Amino acid sequence: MKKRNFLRGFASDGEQTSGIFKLKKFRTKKKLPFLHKPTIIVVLGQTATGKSDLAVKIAKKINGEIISADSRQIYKNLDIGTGKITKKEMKSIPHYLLDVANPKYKFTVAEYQKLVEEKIKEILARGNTPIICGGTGFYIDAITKGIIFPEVPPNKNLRKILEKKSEIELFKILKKIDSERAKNIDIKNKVRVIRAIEIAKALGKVPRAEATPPPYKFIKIGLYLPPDELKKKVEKRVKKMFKDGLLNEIKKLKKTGVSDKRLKELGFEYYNPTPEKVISETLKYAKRQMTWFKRDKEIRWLDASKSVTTKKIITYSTNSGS
RNA sequence: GCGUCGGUGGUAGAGCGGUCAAAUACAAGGGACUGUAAAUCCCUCGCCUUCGGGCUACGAAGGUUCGAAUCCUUCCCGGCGCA
Repeated sequence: MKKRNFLRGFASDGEQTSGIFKLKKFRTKKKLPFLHKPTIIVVLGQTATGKSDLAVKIAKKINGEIISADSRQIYKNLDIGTGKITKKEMKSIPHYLLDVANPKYKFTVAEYQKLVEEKIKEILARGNTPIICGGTGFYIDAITKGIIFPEVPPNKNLRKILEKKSEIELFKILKKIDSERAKNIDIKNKVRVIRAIEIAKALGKVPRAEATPPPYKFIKIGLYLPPDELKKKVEKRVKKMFKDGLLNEIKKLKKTGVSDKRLKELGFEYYNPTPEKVISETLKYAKRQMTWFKRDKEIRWLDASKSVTTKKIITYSTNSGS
């Protein structure tokens, strides 16, 4: 019998159709009405907690295909510094949204969102389950919450001009063209103010579009590690990074024309990194990730220092919402 | 032993009579996030607080002063120089 999108049928009310995973204990007695929302599994969490491995494990069990949710693994040639999964580690599970962008140019959430939405449809059409896996909260929310981004692509020239202005100047400009947005924007955050101006210049005073959740049921699994464990893991990973040739990777990037400024934007691993610096920055980053994820009450958290079995996740999935 | 310079909050390090619970940096903690998101930005960081303040603090003990992290004395500890 051909496997279908196995998790199809996990309803938002927490009930399920029978036969899932062929595990008896998950069967329900009465037949439930067919539920139309296809299920997508999301594996998220802090860096170095083993998300990729877990995603592959799940994928193996349920005919899954993995979609990366990592804002830097999206780029080609950023392999070592981003801790990108290797071909071998993929264990022949299809992975998407890896190596699709040129590091010379900025890739944006909106592009990501578009690509992922296509991919999800494709995977579902094949009867498989999409598994979104990554640590970039914003990217994950763009998909799971259905954020609607205004149709205003980055305006390089405008940004260049605005970057030179002071915080106050920028704020004044924004206030003039979109006083509403100016009310609650973080004035000190120039990047945000510039983007707000960019939007307002193109569209005028347009209220922010409400996010519209996509027609899928998301099962969000969060992986976390106790601080000590995380630190150990990160130290190990960073050491390996340097051993594997991070510096060489940077050299190569430079050779292909990636500017210093761009390298800086690509993260602390790519700009004059030292092991100590990368370790401490990674830990800080991990904290920021948690700040983001904490807000999402739909996440089922698992301690990655304990063995995480897919069975457990299935349990979570079946219980979700109840 | 004599001389000399110094001992400041988790660390480094400024302050050298009042505006000092003490600059700044780092570490730590919390937070924001709608097209750069490992980016960008904010807040807290002696203790207590009814958020007005209150209390204890700049090696220790005394002293001078209306007032001391800041000046003096002694002591303890460290660096350096001379013996």
